[in-house]
Amino acid sequence: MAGKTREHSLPLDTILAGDCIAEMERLPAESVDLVFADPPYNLQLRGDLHRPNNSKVDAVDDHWDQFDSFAAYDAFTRDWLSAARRLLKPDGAIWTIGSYHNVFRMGAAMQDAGYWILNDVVWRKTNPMPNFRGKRLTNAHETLIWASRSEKAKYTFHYEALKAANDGVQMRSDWTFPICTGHERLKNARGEKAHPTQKPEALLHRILMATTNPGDVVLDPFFGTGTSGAVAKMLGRHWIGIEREAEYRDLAQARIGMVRPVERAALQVSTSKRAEPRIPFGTLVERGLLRPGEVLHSLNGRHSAQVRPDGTLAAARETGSIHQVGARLEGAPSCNGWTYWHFKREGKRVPIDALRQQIRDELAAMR
Amino acid sequence: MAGKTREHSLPLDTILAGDCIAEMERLPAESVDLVFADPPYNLQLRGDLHRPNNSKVDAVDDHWDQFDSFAAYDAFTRDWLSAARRLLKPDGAIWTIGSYHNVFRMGAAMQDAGYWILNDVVWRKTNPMPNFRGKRLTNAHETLIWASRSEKAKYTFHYEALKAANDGVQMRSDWTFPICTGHERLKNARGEKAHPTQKPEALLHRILMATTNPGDVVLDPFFGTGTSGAVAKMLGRHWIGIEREAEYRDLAQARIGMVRPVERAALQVSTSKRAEPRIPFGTLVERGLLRPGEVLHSLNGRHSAQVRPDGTLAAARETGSIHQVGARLEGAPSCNGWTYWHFKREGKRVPIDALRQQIRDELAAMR
DNA sequence: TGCCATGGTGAATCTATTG
DNA sequence: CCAATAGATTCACCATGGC
Repeated sequence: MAGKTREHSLPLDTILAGDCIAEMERLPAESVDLVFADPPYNLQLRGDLHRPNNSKVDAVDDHWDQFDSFAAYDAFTRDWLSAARRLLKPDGAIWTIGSYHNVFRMGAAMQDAGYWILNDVVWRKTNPMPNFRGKRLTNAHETLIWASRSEKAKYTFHYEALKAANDGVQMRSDWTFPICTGHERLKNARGEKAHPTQKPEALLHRILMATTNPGDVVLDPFFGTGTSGAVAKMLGRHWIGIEREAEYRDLAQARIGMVRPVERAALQVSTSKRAEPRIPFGTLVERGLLRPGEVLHSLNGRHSAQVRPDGTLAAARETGSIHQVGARLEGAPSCNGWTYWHFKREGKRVPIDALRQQIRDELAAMR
Repeated sequence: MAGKTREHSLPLDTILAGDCIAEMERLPAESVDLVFADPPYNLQLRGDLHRPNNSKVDAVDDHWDQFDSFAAYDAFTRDWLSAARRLLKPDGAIWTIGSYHNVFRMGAAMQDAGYWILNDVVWRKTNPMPNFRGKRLTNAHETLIWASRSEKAKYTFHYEALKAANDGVQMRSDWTFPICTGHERLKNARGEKAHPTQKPEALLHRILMATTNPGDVVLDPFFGTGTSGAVAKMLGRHWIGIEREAEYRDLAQARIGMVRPVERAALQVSTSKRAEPRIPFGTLVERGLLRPGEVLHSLNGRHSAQVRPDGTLAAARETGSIHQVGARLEGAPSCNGWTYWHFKREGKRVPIDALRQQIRDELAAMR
């Protein structure tokens, strides 16, 4: 049993050979932005894994034998989830994928390890394998779990980009993709499919586009034939793969070598207003876009207030920020003053947000 | 603390008042064919949530959904799963439903308890509540787990009936239904929604039609307003509900009292292979647009046939798809059942194609 | 009667920054 | 650490009411 060796620096854009837990333990803590993990779930649950206590159990009862196997799988799952969590930056996140054979145990282990589930996502397969015996439903989906390192983490999520990719409505938790077939499906030297569970690149594309930024580091502890690495490289993200099987490593290395990264400028995605620089309302007054004493009107026309020199508003009985006065006048818990208050220009009512945008445009032109 | 009393005989078609674990422990072992369980999800909501228009979301903050820790929730889950398993006949099965908050723990506990998972099923909601803050994906599905009492169980599964209800192709593991709204949603005396998590009858219809037989006993330990009981009664299954809250029990009792069971002859489902219907007529039945047992009339008024729960028709001497029965009755080589068969609404004869169009519109709206 | 505008609501782990 | 405040954010469906 090898002792834990000194942590080495981050081996970006490489495939590490070996057991994923041992390899992860050698990497520096808090160095990875995203973990993508597609762990084995077709494990023979009959002694293939080491048992936690190494004891031999007489298989006299199926139930207990099964429980023993579950315990071994759970121990394995706890170990790799724990090692991965150590590597994640405080605001990092993880995606895992599985089927009903393992995903419930894995999800529970994620919660127990301190991960904070953000969504479970269903991958609906357009072309699943039928159930040949007609004894169950066609198993037409797999389940992904998206979780942040902790409840407090400020995870990356490109909401607007996903919404744009979905014809302008929020992306849902069910995603429809075909399974990996045709040219995308890697073959080995014998012409057979190289890996039994190769994931479609479209799935990784959506995951990496939505929950990482260009330049981020993506770690895949069950690299297989390197789908996550190939998509990460294409999208300008760094990747690290860990894989035990030499044949998979070789295929992945060759595959990723063929990938041509997208131009850096083409990696831009839609952003929300939250990403824009903050402009205090007072700036509008300072710059003379609004005059002190000028009267603003509410969206519904029922209220009005006067601009004061310090960037506060004065209504009949309320005084404060554009948001505070709007909220109090409406009896609402909160109010976005930028879209609530309007001023008049050439007879038309214009939201003060237009003036903020004007300043933002000027700032952007200066850069 | 009451001791465990003598097991009493099976109280068919009644609602038991009390804690589900205690009540289940008093019922005789191996007496139930199917358990349907919609347990508390253990949502861990932090603060209030408002919609962009400042209205407040009516959250599930009921006391019955509060647990102190994962450990407390797990203990509760283990206990009721164990009590339910004792009640199941050796070939019995269970359906559970949950969201990412609880379903992983629940699924793992099911495996640990000795249940054998047959499928996980995704209920895709056509009209989920959006994510108002744009911080996550729209949580647009819930997960069901279908499991037999043990690996060896010869569970009930009406493969052909489901296939018939699904356009002649195998039923998949992702099911699409709207959430429970409108007239189906029970209101309390104050005109508010009676229960925060009422499930759609269409969901229970598919479950009971596919995995029980007429006359079977269906136990629901978290009965709520009795959706499972109402559908069980309609489909000629026996039901037993357990519910702690008197208000829910009263509403469920009244609701189930209104249910008119389908004629026994109308409960027959397909058991042999037949030609693939080109249209999923069964969807109309699942969604309650047509009742099993309802009589359809031919275009020329000379023939009639009864709707069966799996979307086939039964005429005097003919049985099969809407197209087959129409063709045979007319002595024609073929027949478009969609335009041939009519139902009555408010005295008018309407082609069933109008109902198909209604569903198509819904599907088109969700792309 | 129909059509359209308006308003309500659903199992929700739903913010970020400054002081 | 907490408190205060800025300010960003929604889809499908159903019920109601006006014209």
